[in-house]
Amino acid sequence: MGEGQSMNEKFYSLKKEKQDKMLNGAMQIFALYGYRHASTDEMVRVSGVSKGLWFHYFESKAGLYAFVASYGLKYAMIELSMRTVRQGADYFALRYEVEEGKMRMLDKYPYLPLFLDSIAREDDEEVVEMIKEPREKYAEQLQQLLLQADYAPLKAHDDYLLLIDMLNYTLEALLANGYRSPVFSKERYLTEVQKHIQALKKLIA
Amino acid sequence: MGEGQSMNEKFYSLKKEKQDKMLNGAMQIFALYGYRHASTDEMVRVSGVSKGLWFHYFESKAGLYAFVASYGLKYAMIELSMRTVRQGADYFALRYEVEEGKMRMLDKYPYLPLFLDSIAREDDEEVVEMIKEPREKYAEQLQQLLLQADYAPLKAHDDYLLLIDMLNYTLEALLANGYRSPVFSKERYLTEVQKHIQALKKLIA
Amino acid sequence: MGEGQSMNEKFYSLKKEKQDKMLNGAMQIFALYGYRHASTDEMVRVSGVSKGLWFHYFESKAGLYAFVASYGLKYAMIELSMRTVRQGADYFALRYEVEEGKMRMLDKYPYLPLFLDSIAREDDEEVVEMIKEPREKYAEQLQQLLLQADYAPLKAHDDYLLLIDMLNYTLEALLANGYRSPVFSKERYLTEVQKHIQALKKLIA
Amino acid sequence: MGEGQSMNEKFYSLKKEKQDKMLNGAMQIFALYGYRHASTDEMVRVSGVSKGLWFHYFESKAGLYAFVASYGLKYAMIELSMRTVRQGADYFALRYEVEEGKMRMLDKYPYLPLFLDSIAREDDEEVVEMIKEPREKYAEQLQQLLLQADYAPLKAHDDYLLLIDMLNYTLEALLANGYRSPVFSKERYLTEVQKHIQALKKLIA
DNA sequence: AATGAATGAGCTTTCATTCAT
DNA sequence: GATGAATGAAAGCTCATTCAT
Repeated sequence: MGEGQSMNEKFYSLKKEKQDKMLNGAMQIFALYGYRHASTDEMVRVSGVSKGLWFHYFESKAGLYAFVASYGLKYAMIELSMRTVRQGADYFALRYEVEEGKMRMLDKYPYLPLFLDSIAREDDEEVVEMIKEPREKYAEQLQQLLLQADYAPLKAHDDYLLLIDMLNYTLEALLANGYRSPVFSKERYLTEVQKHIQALKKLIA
Repeated sequence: MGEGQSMNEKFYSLKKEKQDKMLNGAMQIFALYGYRHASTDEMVRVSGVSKGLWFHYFESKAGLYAFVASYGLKYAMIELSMRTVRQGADYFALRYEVEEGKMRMLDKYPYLPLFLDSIAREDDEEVVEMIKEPREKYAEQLQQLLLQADYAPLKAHDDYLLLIDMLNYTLEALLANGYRSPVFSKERYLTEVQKHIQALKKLIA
Repeated sequence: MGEGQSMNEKFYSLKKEKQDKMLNGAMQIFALYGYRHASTDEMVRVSGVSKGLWFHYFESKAGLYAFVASYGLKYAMIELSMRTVRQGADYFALRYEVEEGKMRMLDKYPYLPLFLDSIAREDDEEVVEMIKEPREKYAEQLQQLLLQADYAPLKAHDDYLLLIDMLNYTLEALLANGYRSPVFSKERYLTEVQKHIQALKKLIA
Repeated sequence: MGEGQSMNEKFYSLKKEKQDKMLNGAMQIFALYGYRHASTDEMVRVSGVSKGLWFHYFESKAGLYAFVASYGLKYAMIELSMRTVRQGADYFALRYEVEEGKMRMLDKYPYLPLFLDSIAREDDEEVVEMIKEPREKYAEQLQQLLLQADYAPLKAHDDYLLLIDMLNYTLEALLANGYRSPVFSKERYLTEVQKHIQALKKLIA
């Protein structure tokens, strides 16, 4: 009655199917255009959910962004935490598994992987503060996961941190490329990822 | 097209100084926000050139985009063509020189390097067709230039094309990072570029 | 109207307590903001009664307004009729008693006095016709009541009708002032009323 | 260029005729419905000036309100200051002259008198602070003007302040009544004002 | 009876574009 | 050539009203 129940809880009491329609609509438009240029009308169009309802559950576009970003990041963290990583695994294998994990998200949230990258780049001052914490948590968890790997082979190279940078930039670019085609193909993406990872691994070994 | 004097020629009869004020204003806003989210009002603000004039020379925002993109690509091609490349140069040295060339553009058109990358990624259907040709020409010229290099050391690796991809993605990411700081520092950028290039080169050699 | 049971009767079969929660919510918001600017959401908030129920009993905001206005006016008329007025009472004493009567309503319907005045001023064409009849009836009953007074002292002044106008405008303004403070104080209001009435009475005597 | 010129100055460089069309449109709608419920669309309708232009000159509805309120209050103060008041004038004559002054404004700004009263009552927190100063200044000037009068006859009555209150409440109510008819009649209004003032004056003398 | 999810028209505000000067 | 006033469609958001449960 009145207070007592947060906006978010209200949203969670919707039918799961509708929740996901809305989440996917928001993720898609936010991922493609960023916070500022994402239009609620376009979310209405792709989700089939009326404009009024978006604002019934989320006070504002900024509030919606904060919620969906936080939701997506949490979902990704759960996905990450489901991989039981053997201490000392091969770095490149681990990195590939992370990408595999992203592909597993696609079934439920087709734009989530792209959205995650766009969150990382988001710098609109209206929302940047609201997503700071979950964004950092996700980055840290990803960091922790990769630190389980055996860095010995990498550390043989003075510049291994630069090489890791390069790999990260590359994978992000490959993902964005994948979304440029009419329909995202998991297989194609993972093949590309594997090829690039192996190319680098071979050099290092 | 059809009239006695094309839009472009009319624009070129403006004072060079004003031309550049407009070009820079457009490049900056287009580079930062992409075609769709770029606001003409913001170009007016940063350039100090009145709104009416923009539409006097360029019939629409799309026409403006096509012109500025084409102009920027041509300018970059001229810059590229001014490097007299010794056949058989080191690939990595050549790649670095290309980045140096971008830095030379900065004096006249501070946002041109960023704009070039944003053109490559632009996919708004309203303008994508209009910039197709110059965009491809630029890509091709860049390609031709780099083909002057001696690929022998690279070709020792089956995956050398993938490695080149990775380098390109990396340099693009570094450039975007550079623009994220309040003022773009040529020196810092070139240092970063050099470090990453050398890291890769060492692996290959 | 036409159906077996009128809207109103349905409403009256609710628990008295809930009826009053709704009536008070509506009176408060209508009194404070007028018909047009009154928001149903705000009534939901202050009353704690769900949105659907409001429209279950009252087909529209206009219907609700008509009902609550009519209800409030009737309630006020009953309150008025409970004063057994001695024929030939002092006009000013009678006028004061009317205000005392309003204060008695406050216990059950805290915003009713303010609402009554706002009804008198309401001119939104969507509802003005619907409340015409009860509004006039109330005005007339009030008129009748005051006509019981001994007008002889007043009639010594040619302009006594104008003086009565002035008193009415004044009392209405004092009431509105009373509602502007965080909590309406009956005592303070009646003191103010008394002071103004006496000031006028002294002049006339 | 750019800054240097305030919004207001921009507005003042419009043709006087158009300025007044906009001022009158805003005054009318604000006066009739108050800040909150006044709709810019309605101003567009009554003024014939396009929606975009309102926001070209006034950053927001609140900014518009602040400007128009301030403008109206200033205009009224100039009108007030044009009356050269003989020290020791009859209070009631002076009070009447003030109302005459309001009627003189009607030619240029038909809703200004009503707007002035609505400004005095405005309590929307979004604008109340913005109009605080001019509102107080106007009240004070009006006060100063009336203090020129000879209060001796009034002061014979202990309660003369209450009587002045009553007169003020009355005149405000009469003005509002005047605006309720389809067309405001200066003559009728001033006649009513005169009658009420005289009624009170006679009592006091 | 009772709830609150759902809708779309309407509101304030922005923005590409036109036009008079 | 140059300005910026002027426009209306569309954006984010509110609100009376409907409807499934």
